[in-house]
Amino acid sequence: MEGKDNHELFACDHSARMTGDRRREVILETAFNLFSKRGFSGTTTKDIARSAGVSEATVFKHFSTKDELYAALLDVKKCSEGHHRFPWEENESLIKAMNSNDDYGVFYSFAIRALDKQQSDISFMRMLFFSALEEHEMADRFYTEFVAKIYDFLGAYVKKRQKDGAFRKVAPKIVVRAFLGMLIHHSLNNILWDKNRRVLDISNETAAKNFAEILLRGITLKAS
Amino acid sequence: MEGKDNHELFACDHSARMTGDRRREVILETAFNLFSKRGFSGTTTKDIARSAGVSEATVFKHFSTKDELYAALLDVKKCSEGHHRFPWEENESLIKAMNSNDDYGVFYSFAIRALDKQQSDISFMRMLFFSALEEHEMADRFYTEFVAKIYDFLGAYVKKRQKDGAFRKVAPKIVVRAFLGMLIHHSLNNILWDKNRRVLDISNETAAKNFAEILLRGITLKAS
DNA sequence: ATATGAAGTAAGTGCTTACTCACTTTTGAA
DNA sequence: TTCAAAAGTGAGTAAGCACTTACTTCATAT
Repeated sequence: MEGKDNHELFACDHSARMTGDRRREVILETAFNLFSKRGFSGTTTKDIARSAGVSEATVFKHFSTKDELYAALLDVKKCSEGHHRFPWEENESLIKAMNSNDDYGVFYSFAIRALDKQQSDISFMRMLFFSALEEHEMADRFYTEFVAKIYDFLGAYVKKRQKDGAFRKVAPKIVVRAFLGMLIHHSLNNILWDKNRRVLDISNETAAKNFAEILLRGITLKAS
Repeated sequence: MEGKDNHELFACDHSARMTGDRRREVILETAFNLFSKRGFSGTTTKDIARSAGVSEATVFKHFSTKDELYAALLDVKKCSEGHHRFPWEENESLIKAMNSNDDYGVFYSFAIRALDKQQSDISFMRMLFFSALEEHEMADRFYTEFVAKIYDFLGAYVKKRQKDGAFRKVAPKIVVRAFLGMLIHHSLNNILWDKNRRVLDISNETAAKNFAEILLRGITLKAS
């Protein structure tokens, strides 16, 4: 027993026939795992079929081409897995910190939420990078619909606090880029290069705390 | 006679017969461009041959397998293109700044050198990411032989300045990760997602200046 | 001049790829 | 119970893949 095949994870009887929609989901989830591991051109439809526990013909009954399967995957992953949710939605401590001008709270809450999410969805991160390198449209759409909004949101907060006289004058987008850089680069290190944490082994809490502190001290106007 | 002379002047005349070594170089360079654009499995040996202006058989006369070609590529790129040179070698302003404890100079010089290099060698950056995702050994080797050394080098400077009482107590490696995060993430944005600089359009000088300032203020102990 | 060996290739090889088709099995509403 | 529609597949196909073979072309040392 390989036990690795995806269909077994879904508590489904091999012999049982599924509804079309259910089978579709299983194939999509299986394909997602493979694409995120090996990229688009590194994954074959035969692999997908085998891992999903169906024949290749069944895969093509649900998705007329490999490209269509990939596209459907991007839609599902973008809409269904909480990635359309912005890091400030359902993040009460962030909202609360913002309303009370608790700058550290803002950056810490944002950071810990982002790091946790990235760590819990390594496949999605890998897929994002693969699609960016392979120049699939997903990368563009994700960037304009999701990342760009984060720049607006955090940037607006920075601008507000600059008006309050709390932050010094730095282009807000540069501040956001610096902060996202710390967070995303740290996750990327953990996912791609330093998997066994030889260079740096810290918890997400420690990372969030230190990054938030560095950024905050980096942009606050010290009252003297 | 005169016509023959012209042929010899153009090193890239595909119809002319080359020495084995020269042809090898041409094939390697061509393969590098294609692999960096489409990844390993997305590039065919036929493509490489066509782009290099030779037959597929010639490619296999020089490299017995596609994998061997890829491996040779990694060696060449690692050794010949200055990537084995660390950002502090041949960077006088960085060394000078370090010796005179000019903290801003240190981080600014490091940053501008890194950003310029990354921008001038987009193909190498793409290749690095492809090989990390595809889990080729290059990623590992590059990280342990190059990146880890940067952590040691910059980390040592931070530690020294902490002992001097100039920097506050933060784990030096976290400081390095934060700074490299800003730099690499910024380059990555420019290369992969925000190619036409819609979200943020700044010069390398501006980026280096702002990132260095943010980091430095983030870790200095303000004398009061 | 000519022999030698390296540079270079046309035309394959067998295998893999994405995708199709003719067909069987199962489901559920009437 | 009946049966149309849906789920599912074995056995393909043509094109594409990495790689090979048997051969030609050409520079150069003798």
